[in-house]
Amino acid sequence: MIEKRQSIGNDASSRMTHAERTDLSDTLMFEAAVSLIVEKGTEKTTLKDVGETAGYSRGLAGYRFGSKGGLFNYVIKRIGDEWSQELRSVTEGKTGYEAIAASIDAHYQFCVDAPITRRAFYLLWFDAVSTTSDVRESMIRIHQRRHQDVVKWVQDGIDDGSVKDTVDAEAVAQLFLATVIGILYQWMLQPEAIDAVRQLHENLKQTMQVLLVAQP
Amino acid sequence: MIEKRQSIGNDASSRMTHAERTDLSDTLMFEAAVSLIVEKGTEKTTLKDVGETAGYSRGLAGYRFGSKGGLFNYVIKRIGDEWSQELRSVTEGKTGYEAIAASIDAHYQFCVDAPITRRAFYLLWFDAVSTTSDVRESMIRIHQRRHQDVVKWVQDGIDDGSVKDTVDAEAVAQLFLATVIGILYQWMLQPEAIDAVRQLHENLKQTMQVLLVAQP
DNA sequence: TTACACTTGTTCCAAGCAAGTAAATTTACT
DNA sequence: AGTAAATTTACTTGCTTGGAACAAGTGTAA
Repeated sequence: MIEKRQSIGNDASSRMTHAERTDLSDTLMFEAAVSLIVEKGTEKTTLKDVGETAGYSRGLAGYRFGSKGGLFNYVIKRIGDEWSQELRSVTEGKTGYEAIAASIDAHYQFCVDAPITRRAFYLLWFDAVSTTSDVRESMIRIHQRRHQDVVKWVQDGIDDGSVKDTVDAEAVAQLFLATVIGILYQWMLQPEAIDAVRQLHENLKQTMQVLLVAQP
Repeated sequence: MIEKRQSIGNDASSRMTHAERTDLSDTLMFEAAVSLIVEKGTEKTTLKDVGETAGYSRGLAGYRFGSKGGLFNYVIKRIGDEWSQELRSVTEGKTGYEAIAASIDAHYQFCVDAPITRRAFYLLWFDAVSTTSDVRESMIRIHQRRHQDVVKWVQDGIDDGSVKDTVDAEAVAQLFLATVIGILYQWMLQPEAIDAVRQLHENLKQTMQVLLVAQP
C-alpha cells in the first residue's frame, strides 16, 4: 500500500521559485504514478490517486498532464531517457556481439533487480499496443532509437571485423529486439519464473553469437 | 464505425430455447466486442457499447459476463480455442523444423490477412500484462499450452533424427515463443510496417533452422 | 498587478449492482 | 394427452459510485 505524503510544506518548502515548485510536484507525482502503476496496474491507477499520493489535491495530476494518457506519456519519457543513458553507458565503446551481450546482461540484471521504474515502464510499454494516444507514438520512437543503436553495434562490428560481413545488420537488429521484447513479456506475465528469464537471456546470447560471429 | 444491430427479433427469433437464446446473444456480443476492441482499443470499449452494438440493452454484457474482465476473458477463451485448432491443423503430422516453419508461415499469413478476431486477441494478449484479473491467468495457461506444443515438435524432431540431438528442446521452444511474441508486438504497434514483419518471420525461420538442423 | 501553481466545484459517463419485466420451462390438474 | 399456474431463466431499467476532464476559483511568486 502506498501512503499519502503528509504535506509538501515541510521545512524549506516555502520560498520556492515557480520552476522549483513544478519540478518538485512533477517528481512527486512521477514517483506516485510509478508506485501506483506497479501496485494496481495502469487501468486502476487514477489521476486522483496520483495527485493525492504525491501529497497534493485530487486535481493536480489532471491539471498538469492534461489526461491520463498525458501522465503516462510523461512517465514513459522520463524513464525512457534514464534507460537510454544506462544502456548507452553499458555498451560504451563496445561493438558487435560484445555490445549485444553487454546489453543482454544489463537487461537480465534489470529483471533480477526489478527496479520499480523499470516495471512501470514495461507495463506502459505493453499498454501502448492497445491505445491510440501519444503514448503509442512515444513508444514507436523509443523502439526506433533502440533499433538504430543495435544496427550501429552490428555495423561497427562488421567494420572492425568482429562480425561476419555476410550479416544483415538491419535484420539481426530487428530479430534481436523482437526477442528481447518477447522475453520481457514473459517476465512481466510471470515475474516469479526468473529462472526461465535467465535461461532466455542466455539462449539469446548464444543465438546472437551464432548469428554474428564467424565460426572457426 | 460499428452499427447497432436493429433487432434480434427478425423472423425465427421467437420460440427459441433458452440455450439457443444465450448462445445467440453470446455470439452477437462476442462479435460486437471484437469489433469494438479493434476499433477503439480495450480501454474505450464499454460494456454498454457491447450490449447495444449486439442489439441488446446497455446492461446485458455486464449481466452476462459479470465485468469487463469477464467479457475479455470470454473473448480470449473463444478466440484462443479457435486459434489452437488452426495451429494444430497447420502443423499436423509435422515435426522439428518443419513444424516450426509451418507455424511461422501460418503466423505471418495471419498478420497479412489480419482477421479481426486475431487482432482483438493480440490486443487482449498484451493487455493481460497489466491486469491482475482472470485474463492474466487465462493468458498464462494459453502460453503454457503453446510452449508444450513447441517442445513436442522439437522433441519429435530429435527422435526422428531431423533435429540435432544436442538441442535443448525447452530452451529453443522458449526462445522461439519469445521471438514470436516480440514480432507480434512489433506488428501490433506498427501494422503498416508489414514488410518488417515479413522479414522478421523469414529471419526467425532461418535462425530456427540454424539452431535445429544439423549442419553439413 | 500580472502570471503562474495549485485547488475546488461541476458535468458527463462507465461500471456494477439491484430490482424489475418478459419469455421459456416445469409442474399440477383435468 | 392438453392447458393453466408456478417457477425458472433471459434480459432490461433504475440507481449508486467513482473517475476523467474542464472551468472557475484561491493563493503564491514574478
